[in-house]
Formats: sequence, C-alpha cells, structure tokens
Amino acid sequence: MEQFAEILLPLALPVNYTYRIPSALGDIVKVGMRVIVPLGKRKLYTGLVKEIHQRKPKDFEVKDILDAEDASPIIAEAQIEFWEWLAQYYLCSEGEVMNAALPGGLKLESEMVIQRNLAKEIIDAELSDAEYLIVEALEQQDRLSIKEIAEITGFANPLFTIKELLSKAYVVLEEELKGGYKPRQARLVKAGPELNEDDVSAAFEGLGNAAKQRELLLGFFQYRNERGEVTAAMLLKRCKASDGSLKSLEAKGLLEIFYDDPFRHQHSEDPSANGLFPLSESQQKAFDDITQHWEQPILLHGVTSSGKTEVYTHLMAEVLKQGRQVLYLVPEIALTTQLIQRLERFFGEDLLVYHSRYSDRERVETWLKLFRKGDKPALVIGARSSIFLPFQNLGLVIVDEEHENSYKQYEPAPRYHARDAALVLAQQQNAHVILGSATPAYESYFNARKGKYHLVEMKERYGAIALPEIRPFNLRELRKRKQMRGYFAPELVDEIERQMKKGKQIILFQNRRGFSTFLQCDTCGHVMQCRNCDISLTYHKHRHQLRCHVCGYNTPPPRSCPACKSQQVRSLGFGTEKLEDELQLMFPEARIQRMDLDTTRKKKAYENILQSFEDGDTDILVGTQMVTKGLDFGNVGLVGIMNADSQIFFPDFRAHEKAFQMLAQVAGRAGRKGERGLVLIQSSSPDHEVIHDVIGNRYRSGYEREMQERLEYHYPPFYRLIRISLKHRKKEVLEERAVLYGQELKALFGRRVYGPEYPLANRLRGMYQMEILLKLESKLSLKAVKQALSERTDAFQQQHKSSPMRIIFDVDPL
DNA sequence: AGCACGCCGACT
DNA sequence: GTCGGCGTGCTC
Repeated sequence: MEQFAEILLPLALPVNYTYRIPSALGDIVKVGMRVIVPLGKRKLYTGLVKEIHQRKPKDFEVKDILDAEDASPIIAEAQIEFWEWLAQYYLCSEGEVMNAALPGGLKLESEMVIQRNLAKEIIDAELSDAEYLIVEALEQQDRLSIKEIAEITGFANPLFTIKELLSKAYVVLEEELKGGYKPRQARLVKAGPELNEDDVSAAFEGLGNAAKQRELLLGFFQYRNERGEVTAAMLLKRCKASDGSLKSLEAKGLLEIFYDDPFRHQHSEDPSANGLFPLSESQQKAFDDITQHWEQPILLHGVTSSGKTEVYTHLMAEVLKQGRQVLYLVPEIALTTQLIQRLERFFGEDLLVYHSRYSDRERVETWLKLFRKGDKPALVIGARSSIFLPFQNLGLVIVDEEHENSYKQYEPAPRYHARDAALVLAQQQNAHVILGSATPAYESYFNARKGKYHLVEMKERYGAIALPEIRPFNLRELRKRKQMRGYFAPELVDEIERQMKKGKQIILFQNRRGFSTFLQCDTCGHVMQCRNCDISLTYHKHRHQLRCHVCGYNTPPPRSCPACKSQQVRSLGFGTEKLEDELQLMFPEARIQRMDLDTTRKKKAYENILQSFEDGDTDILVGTQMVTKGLDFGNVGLVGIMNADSQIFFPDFRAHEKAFQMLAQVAGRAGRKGERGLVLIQSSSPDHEVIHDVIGNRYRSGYEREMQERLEYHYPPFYRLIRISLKHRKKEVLEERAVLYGQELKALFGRRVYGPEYPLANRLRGMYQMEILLKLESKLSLKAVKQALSERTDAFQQQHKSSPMRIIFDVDPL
C-alpha cells in the first residue's frame, strides 16, 4: 500500500501539501519528524510530517519525500493538535504557527546543501554527463547549494539529477543550520586526585590565603551535597568567582573539570523535598482553596506583595510530585532572574528556562531536553512562546501577571494571546490552570464572576506591610501658579531629597523614552515627522538623533525648520532621557540609572541595571513601563509617576483598565519591606476616578464602571472583537478597496462591522493602513463567522488581484 | 514566502 | 533588436 504524508511547510500556505513516502523511507518517516521535500522547480524545504495516510490525492501529481531530517520525531502529536487550534482560532496558516513554535535551530527554512559522500567511489559508467559535472565540482568545492548546481549543469531544474545522485549514494544532503547548532556538553566539576575527602581541612590549609579558591572549594562541597552534581557555571555564579580561580584549583589537583552530555541525566528523585518556605496563613488558605477547586481554571487575585509566588511554588511542587509537568508563564523573563534563582534552588535540574533572549542553541537544547523527558516531571518557566514546548504530560499551567499585554503577539502571525492559548493547551492535556495577578484583566475577572473560573483572593500583603500612601498632584494648577520645577512638582523634589537622605531608593516612571517627544517650529508650527510613518520623531540627545519609534528611521536634527527655514525650532514633551538629565542637574550627587528600551538592548543590560539597583548602587531608577513590572526590591521609599494623563486619556476602550493596572503596579513597588512606601502621582486631572481607585486600592469599582461601558458600546467581555487591518502602499488604492471590502463585510455581518477608518497613525513603515472592526456578540458561533469571513475575503482578493491590498486579521486584539 | 514566467518600456 | 522592470500565479 502506498503511503502519503501531509506536510507542514514553514509558509503561509492556505492548505498543507501531500507528498508520497517512498518505500525506502517507509519505516523511517514518522509523524512529528522533519523531512526534506521538493517544492516548485528548484527548491527544497524541510517540512514537518503532520499525518501519514493511504489516500492518494487525485487533483495533482504527488512528489516524493526526499529524505528524513531526524532519526526520531521532534514534537509530539499533542503539539500538532494544539497548533491546529491556534491556526483556526487566530485565522492563520498552520505553517505560520509552526514557524512561531519551533526554535530557530529546529527551523526548517534553511537552505539545503549537497555534499559528496566520500564513502562512495566514482564509477564513470554509472553517471550521466550532468551527474558527473556535479560530482566533479564537489571534489573541488566540498558543498554546493541547489542554485549553484543549477548554474553548473545549466539546468533550470536540477532536482531530478540531484535525486539520481542521492539514490546512487554519490552525494548526501546537509542542512545548513543557521547559527550552527551543536549539542553542548555540560562542563562539570568533580573532586580531583589530590583532594583527600577524609581530611578536607588539609586542602583548605594548603590554599593559604587564596580567598576565592577557598570559597570555591567550600561552595563545591555544599553544592555537591545538595545536588550530587556540580556544574562549573553554577559554581562560579554562586561563588561570584572567575574561571581563573577554578583553573588554579584544577592545576593543584583539588578539583577536576570534565564534560558530559546534558541529556544523559534523568533526575527523577522527588524534587519537592528540597525545603520549600512554609506558607503563611493566608497563603495556605489560598493554596487549599485552589487545590480544592482546580478542576476549573483558577483566577488568583492577590494584591502586590501578597506572596503569590510562594503559593505557586507549593502548587508546582505538588504537581511535580504527582509526576506531571508544569508550565510557569511569565510576561518578561529578563525581569525574573531572582525568581529563577529561587526556583532553581527548589527544583534543581527539573527546571528549564525558555525565552527568546536565549541563544538558539540553548533553546533547542531545552526543547529536546523536555521532549526526551517524555511524560516525566519537568518544570518550565518561560515567556509566551513556551506554550509551544513539547509537553506530553502537562499537569499545571500558571500564567503569572495574566493581565500583561506582552502575552499577546502582534507581529508576525499567529497573533495569539499566550494566556488564552494556555487555557486551551491545558484543556487539551487535562491540566490545571491558574491565572494570577494583582490587577486581573477585566475579561478574566468577568469570567471569574460568571463562575467560569474559580476566584481566589489574597487581600493581605505578606508580613502585613501597609499599602503605600498615594498622593496626587495637580499639574495644571501647579503650572498655572508657576510652581513647577521643570517637570517636577515641588513636593516631588523635596520628597526625593528626603528619601535619599534616609538612604531609601526612588523609582520614577515616565512612559516615554528619548529626550523630547517632538520637535516643532515656533514660526510655522511644523512638526518633524518620520518619512515612512505618520508619527512625530523623538529627539534622542545621547545619539543626537531624531528617531522614529515605529520603524527606527533616524536623522540628525535639522538646524532650521524644513518647511519655512526658520531657526526657531523647539523641542517639546519629555522622555526618560531628559528626565535623567534634569534629575542629575537637580541632584548632582545622586546615582541615577535609566531603564528603557534604549538602555536594555544588550543581552545583559537588564540584569546589570537591576543588579545595581538591588545592590544599592543606584539611588534613583528612571524608566518606562519596564519599571512597573514585578520588580521586587525592599528598599524603595518613593515611587514618582511623572504624568498619569497619557495612560488615562489614551484613546482606547481599555485605557482606564490599563491605567489602573499600571498605576497600581507601579505603586506596588513602593515600600515592600519594612516601612510604608510613598507614591506621588502627577496628573492634570488628579480627581479622575481611576486615580481615586488606585489611592483607595479599589479594583472592583473601576471594574463595575467599565462593565457598564463595555456592555453599552459593544466591547469585550460582552462582545468579541476581530480587527482587520488593511494595508497598501498607495493611499487612493487603499481607500477605494477598503470601502468596497467593508461593504461586502457589511452585507455579511450587518451592523457588527465598524469602519473602515484610519487608525491614529494612517501610515506606518511606508504603508497606508485602515482598520475595520468586527464586534461579535459572544453567543455567535465564532467558527461560522470565521468561516464566512475567510471565504468572503478570499473571494474579494480573487476579484482584486492586481496590486492586492494586504488584509490582516487580529482576533481578540489589544 | 520565493521564484518563474510574461508582458511592457529603455537602452547598446 | 535585447535587457530588466515588476505584476501575477503557483508550489503537493
């Protein structure tokens, strides 16, 4: 019986393609394995086997799978099922999901190259002229791409010839991995030949006053006691020692470094035994409540500093003990160094970390490590993409800070929300789910109130720390009375000074990076704009540049106005850079650090800034959004919010929700340990209800207000949204098409269609764009809507083939 | 997403 | 006459 395979290709194809499994590969090719397939006339792709069947396709000629890329599958069938859901829910192709799911090193788009199989001697009679040419060339050149072979043979389509050579075993295929993944060997440390374990004091004495080496040796013993196995990296990190000290110990024969395959280890001993911190009373109560109700998803609503993490840790231990796997999702892993260290202590080698800032090799390693564990216990902590890891026995998913926007991916497709996807993943694998936040997304809270989730509340801060005192200031008044000192209310300046004197640290929040937010001509009012986008350029002083925060376009600031040549060009608005400058002028002796996108581009920059703050080497930390997220520092006496207005009055239906979350989260950074912290909020409307809610720590009142509005204006959670972005390089074409398309959708969905309209910026990266919003009542069958939507869209694109406009669907947009 | 194919204008 | 611009269609 002939066998066929449905193959996922890393392309945005509307359907998957079918290839024949040649009999030679019959026993080798399995579902979840990567295979090499020809596509078109001169391309080879690596694709992933989704399904194996015997149905011979009728409408096209089937090509053969050329070769298997792996000896065994790299994903489980459970993942494929999950991918299918994602593609169908978020209206994209399965190939796009696969692209997002696989780490770079396992990715498939890499160019195939051919190498000479040296085991095979050349027998002239076996080879055609063209084949001979190729073999000849490979004697000179080691490896050839398909393109190069096309050039050598003069064939437009050299695949046939290559196939021949492959079958005659003259050549082999080699995938040119981007980044060149090689399995890394773990660098481990063990006792050296000179170390007498019965009398270790002799060894210590022998080291004299080499303090670092003594420390390392001591660390080695402790570490080995706890874990049994000592990795060099961990040992050095823990003792804050350099490789040199370790090398000297090795030279003295006291320690020995050796290498080992990291995949060999199967740590199956009970991980939960390693002394977790005991839970406080309220934590225990939450724990019990959760475990009694976790047959349904849990929403854990716990104020900042209530110690949710402790509860998670105990829950994780519980599930690991049952022999199942745990996924712990966090919004931004770079901010969780402290957390990872703690978890490492409890869960040791069971803990895997997965994140896009990690190198490709590390990610592939983690992926395969988890996959090889099969259904054995494992704990993964990671950012949104870790929902794609090959779990096979998931018992618990924790989504920490579930309200965070960074769980939603926007570009490229799939535009998925990791929290929502995690709920489905958990359902598919029969796992418990816990969503946790101090400020839950209103959608989640709604689900909890409706009984879809079980709500668990933690109202006490750990150690009964008081919530911070929050004081608003009226920017408008202060400006009118000319009392402002630059961008600071006088009280804010005084308070900064007072806190510094007390040795307390300060966090200042300004949600704009750069120096000034725009440059405007005083004479004609012209504002410097990006040439690709419809937004103003931000001035960055340190680089002496105007930069576009959307597309990255940059240019030196003009001496005079490009419109009227006037010399009077003013910079208006302020960002973190200017704030830093002003602060330094006001407090020359203060040690100030800035944390925003510009200062954290480098891999370790985040950690360094946070470390310096934690060590007390920074007095004032100035930053954007980043400073609001889960930082856990004990010595912060004051948090200043430079301008709350931009959050509150942002033109979006979620603005109030987001503003409350943000203000409450920043406020939570103040006074975590010891005495009560202080939060100063500058705003031109200090009486705004959102600010009052933050001051009174009233989550519910804002929620209730918003629900009214959302119901009335047809927004989530009462309605589902699909945002349709329409893009085209030419404004006229876009407008004409968008209106036509909008009319077709209105014929289909009636008054549920809003737009097309221009969004805030109507041109981005050189493309004009318009938006259509679908508001769908929640009782509507989403499946049917999507079906109709895709069909109508395909038909529309078919009718307007020339110079097509790009249509992008964003399901549940933010 | 690439890439070949084909139809147009600008040049040796 | 040919080269090359990009708009259009196709890939199991």
